[in-house]
Amino acid sequence: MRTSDLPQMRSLPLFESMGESNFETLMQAAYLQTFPAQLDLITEGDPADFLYVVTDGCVELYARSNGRETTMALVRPVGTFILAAVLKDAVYLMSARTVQKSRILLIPSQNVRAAFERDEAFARAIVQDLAGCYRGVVKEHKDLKLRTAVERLANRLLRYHSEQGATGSLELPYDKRTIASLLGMTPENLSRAFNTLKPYGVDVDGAAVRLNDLDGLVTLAKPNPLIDDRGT
Amino acid sequence: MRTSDLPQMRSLPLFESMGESNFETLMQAAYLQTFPAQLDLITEGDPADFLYVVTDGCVELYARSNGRETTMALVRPVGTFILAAVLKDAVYLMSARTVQKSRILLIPSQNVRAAFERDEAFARAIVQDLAGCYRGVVKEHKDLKLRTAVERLANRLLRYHSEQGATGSLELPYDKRTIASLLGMTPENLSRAFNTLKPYGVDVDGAAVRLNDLDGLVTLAKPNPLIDDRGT
DNA sequence: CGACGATTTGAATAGGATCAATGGGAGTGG
DNA sequence: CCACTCCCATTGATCCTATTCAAATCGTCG
Repeated sequence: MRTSDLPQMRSLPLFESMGESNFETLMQAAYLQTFPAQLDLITEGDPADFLYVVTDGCVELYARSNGRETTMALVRPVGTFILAAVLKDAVYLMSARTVQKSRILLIPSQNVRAAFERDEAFARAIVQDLAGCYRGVVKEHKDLKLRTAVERLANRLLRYHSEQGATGSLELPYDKRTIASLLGMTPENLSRAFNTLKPYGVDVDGAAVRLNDLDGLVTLAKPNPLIDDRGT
Repeated sequence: MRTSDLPQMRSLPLFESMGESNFETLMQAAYLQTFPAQLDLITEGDPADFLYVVTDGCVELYARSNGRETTMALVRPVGTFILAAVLKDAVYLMSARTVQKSRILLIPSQNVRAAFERDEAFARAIVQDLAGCYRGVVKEHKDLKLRTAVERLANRLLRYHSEQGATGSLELPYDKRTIASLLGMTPENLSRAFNTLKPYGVDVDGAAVRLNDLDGLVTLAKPNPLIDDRGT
């Protein structure tokens, strides 16, 4: 890694409170690389050799079984992925590929575990991150088990809307096919779900979405902070 | 907690490697209680006051939204629940109730966090447990998104079968309604799924299940270690 | 302009949910 | 011991949701 990148890495929540020498040791072992879009980074089943930290761009976590494939999550800066596999020294449960050109920090698993043992502040940060990931999946799981496809879409739109400043309109942050897979439906069904939401003031034009009847949409969606709120 | 219970608690994986004085402090603050069946222990949305450790019996984690309810997981000895909420000092994402009469250790959240800060071995054990929980939910989520109801049931039967010694028959460990909810389907649909599996040698009599055509069932189920194997 | 991929739409099908009714123990009280 | 009740599980019928397959449309990029 180039010395000029160190300060930026140092300011990441994961590293900011760790001891200086431990940080330096960790970074000496790490690689900061830029990958093009649509590049496969890891494959589920492989041993966890690195912890990944997305510092720029976007990474899709996905999984396959039988002939099927589904998007599990999308990781944006500054997010880690595959943390649990690294800590358990186990195989990856998910595959990962870049969505866009992305800058990613790779830290060898052994070094992560060593730093975890040695540096208490780092251990605490790791645990907070991991606990956050855990709660994120639990919410996704509740979303899928307790809601219909239309409700999932409605709530997702409300989430993007508030994340983007609640201006009455929003931009879909990913391809519709990706959003469909993330929400656990086919692209065709997503299209139909958007049509179902049209009477609730949802107007779609490409990636641009206008919400013309927020109250109506909220009544339909019945958002639940224990599913929809991030970071709680 | 009674002094006579201490050695047993001490031998739990979560506590066995922690420092003696830290362990004693933690246990002085903790409660070991026996609860009857079908008792509500916690409700989602409540602040995380305690970490729960199931030492005997069985606890169901479930969640509600709109009018719907679903089983998220079942915790048997020795398992913890609500660990992430405790570490993040956040509200519970799931409710919990006893399935059977159960003996449960309750440790105040503050003390868990304090011990986590002070005792490195405990912190390591906590992290292993949390990482295991995380991977568990990821597997559940993959199961639900990548498989049909019949496939989920077939794989679940194979799992119980191998957990119970692979003798050719198995006992369903929970009510069928609970298993249905855990697998993300209605009781009616579970019944029909069992019928669908009959041609594959699955004979059901109450909670007793015989698998008369393991190869056939495996061919249908296509088990995947990255979904079905526990503890990896 | 032409090709390709993404999205949308339509039609048919399958998978699962709902509603209603029946069968079958386990437990209760006579 | 038996009748009764209650709850769980099963079955049937129907409805609704979502998937599949096919085709058309749209936009982008070379």
